[in-house]
Amino acid sequence: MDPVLFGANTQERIVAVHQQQESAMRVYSRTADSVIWEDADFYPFFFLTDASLLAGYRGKHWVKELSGSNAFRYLCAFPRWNEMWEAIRFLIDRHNQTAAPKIESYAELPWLHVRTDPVGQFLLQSGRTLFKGMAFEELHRMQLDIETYTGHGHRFSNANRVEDRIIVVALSDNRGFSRAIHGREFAEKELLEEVVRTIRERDPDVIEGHNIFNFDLPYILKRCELHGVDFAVGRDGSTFRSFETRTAFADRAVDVTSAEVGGRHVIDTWLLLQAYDVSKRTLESYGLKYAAQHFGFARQDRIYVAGEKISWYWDNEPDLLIRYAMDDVYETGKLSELLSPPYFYLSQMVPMNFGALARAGSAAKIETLLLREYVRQKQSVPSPSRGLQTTGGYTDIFITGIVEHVVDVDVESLYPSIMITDGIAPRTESIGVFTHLLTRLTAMRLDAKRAMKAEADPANRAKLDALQSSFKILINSFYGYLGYNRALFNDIEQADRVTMTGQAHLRRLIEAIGSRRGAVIQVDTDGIFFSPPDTIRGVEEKEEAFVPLIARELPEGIRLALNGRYKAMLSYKKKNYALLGYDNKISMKGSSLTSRSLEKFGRHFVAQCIDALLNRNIAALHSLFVSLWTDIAEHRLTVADFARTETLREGSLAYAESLERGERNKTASYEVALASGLSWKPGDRVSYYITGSDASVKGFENCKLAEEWDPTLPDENVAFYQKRLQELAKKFEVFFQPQDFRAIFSMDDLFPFSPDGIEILTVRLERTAPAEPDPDEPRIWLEEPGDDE
DNA sequence: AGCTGTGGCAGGGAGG
DNA sequence: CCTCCCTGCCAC
Repeated sequence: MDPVLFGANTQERIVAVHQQQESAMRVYSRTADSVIWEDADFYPFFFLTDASLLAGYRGKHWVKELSGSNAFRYLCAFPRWNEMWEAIRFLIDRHNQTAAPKIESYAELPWLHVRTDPVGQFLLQSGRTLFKGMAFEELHRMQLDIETYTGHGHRFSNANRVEDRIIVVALSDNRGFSRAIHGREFAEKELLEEVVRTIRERDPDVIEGHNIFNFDLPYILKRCELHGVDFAVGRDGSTFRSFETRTAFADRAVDVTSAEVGGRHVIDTWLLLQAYDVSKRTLESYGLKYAAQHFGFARQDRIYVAGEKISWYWDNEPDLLIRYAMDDVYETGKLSELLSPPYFYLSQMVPMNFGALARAGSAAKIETLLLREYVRQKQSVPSPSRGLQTTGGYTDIFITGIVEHVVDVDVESLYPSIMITDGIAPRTESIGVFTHLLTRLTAMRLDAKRAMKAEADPANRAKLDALQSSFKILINSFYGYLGYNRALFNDIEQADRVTMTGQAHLRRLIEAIGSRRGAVIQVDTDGIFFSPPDTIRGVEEKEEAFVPLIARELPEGIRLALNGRYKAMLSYKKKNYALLGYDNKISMKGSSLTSRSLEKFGRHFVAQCIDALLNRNIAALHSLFVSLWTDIAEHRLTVADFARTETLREGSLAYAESLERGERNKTASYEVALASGLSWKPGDRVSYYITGSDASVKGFENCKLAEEWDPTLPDENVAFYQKRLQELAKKFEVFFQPQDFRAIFSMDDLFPFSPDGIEILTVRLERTAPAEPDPDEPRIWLEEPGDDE
């Protein structure tokens, strides 16, 4: 096993590490038949740029000068945690007492670098990792879910609503145990104590829940506090330690009240689900019930209870409510089985504990791997450099309209491959760990994938799949790490080198396709949609053989793969298109076609129009438009159809302040949330609709919560929604001659609508780069000359 | 304390 | 009308 990747101490099976007090550390190791704990033997430390900063510090400490020429050249170690905190306080007082405003956080000191998470630092320094050599199935995982009694409906679950009480705690584990502890048998205080007893008796390694961090755990802890119950479910009898954290998922950040407990790991499947969706982008919601349906493990007889009906069920049908809670824990277990194994296997490599790994961002994972090796080799560590990346992926569009017989090729792992073949690494990374890790991870991933394909046993296959996807998580983060402003080992110039090289590869491929009489439709970063030369178009074997032909333009180590073949493609704009498969399935991509913030009627309308276009059914376009127009006019749509659902990314305070400073304008979604008097937190979603009678009303002055809509007195703004429909129809303007477009998308039925003679335009857009079209060449891909604006 | 990147489109509001 | 700017959402 590679020690750089897996750490030292390769035999030891550590189950968990826990910080017990400020100064104590417990390590829980597993023996053959039981779980034992032992004290840890290690020294807390931080890095300094200059050892003289600590001159005059009286407490016991050791200073080690590190090799290399990076910024942090000294490692200062201390006998206990308390002594390290004391030294940090000394540094702040001594070197910043005159600075105004006074520095309150050591994170702001450029000459000090300290990882203050004791567990993380222990793993980092000791070179140990968790669950070494274990299979996921060997984990003892327990699922938990609570139901609360509110007496009346509630919209946002709120752990601080102390007047609500817990009526059901459902528990299950992967060893056949399941039990509902509920308020028909216990008063709440006794109920909570029974939960503590049960968890300690079962003694699971992992506690799992869906949104357990932001709901179940804070709620339980709050109620325990009220009753004076010590929720001491830790292996050493300790209780939960909670702390606010922010987790970033692509472009949105989620605030989470994380919690840890001694000797166990907490896994929140709600977070895992969002991490999963960052790359997949297929989920409509992050709810447990939706996910269970989506992944296909919802039981046939599963009980569904709407959130606001829970109290009613408790009063009238308690057994059903209990079954509902048990169904929840069952689905939580299944969801975790699906999503958490890659993180479990990562915990055997990365010096973070399982629970922390499932919450951490990808840059943090890479950094701990680098840092562990730097500490082991006693090498100095660089400080982050600031900068802005100047380039990204290459995106372009060459043809709009409908193209028949389309091939999609993509460069496999474009950025990692470039980094490996060109040896791109941070210049400050002086001992070659970055490239070593990336190369080894890539090789191991390929091995795991190969082994998976050869494996017949489904259980082993699943394990290998989890293993290869844990490698993938890391591999894909190396490029992002380079450009991350707060990374110790960042290097913005090298990040630009990666993207520029990627752009060059793509342009070469585009040229290669064009010179062989193929027609490129759209390009995005590492993938190309094109129409193959007419001599091979639509013939599977020939199209497959075409791929290696153009791949010859790429350097050694950069591989091109056939990603898909399609019966037709509707190319709309950059990053916006729809595909019709040979199985007649349609998939749509792009914010202007599939955005979740589009009203439901709009999404449906766009999807139906695209279906009609791809199947060249012009008559259907017209009838879709006409029927929807009259449905709106006659109030035949319900609020679910025309409400808009948007995410509130800012809290109420941040929104108000932002308005105050004139940095943003009033927005309907926020105004509706404010007017309702509900409190919300960033990430909550709100549904609203537009009222009034004028199509040009200001949204923020004429909006109402979706739930306020009354079907007997529909007050939605008919003119506004009809205008919306027209705007949506405008998306399809580019596909028709102006007079045809007007005929299709209009209510004018002076003459009956006839699709005869209407053609769908396919337009080659004016381009200067990369390859100028030869005017003498026949434009084989053109179906209509079109008016190119 | 904890938070990978760039590129592109839509829609709304403010102001010319 | 139009342009600018901001936010939200999405592709990769």
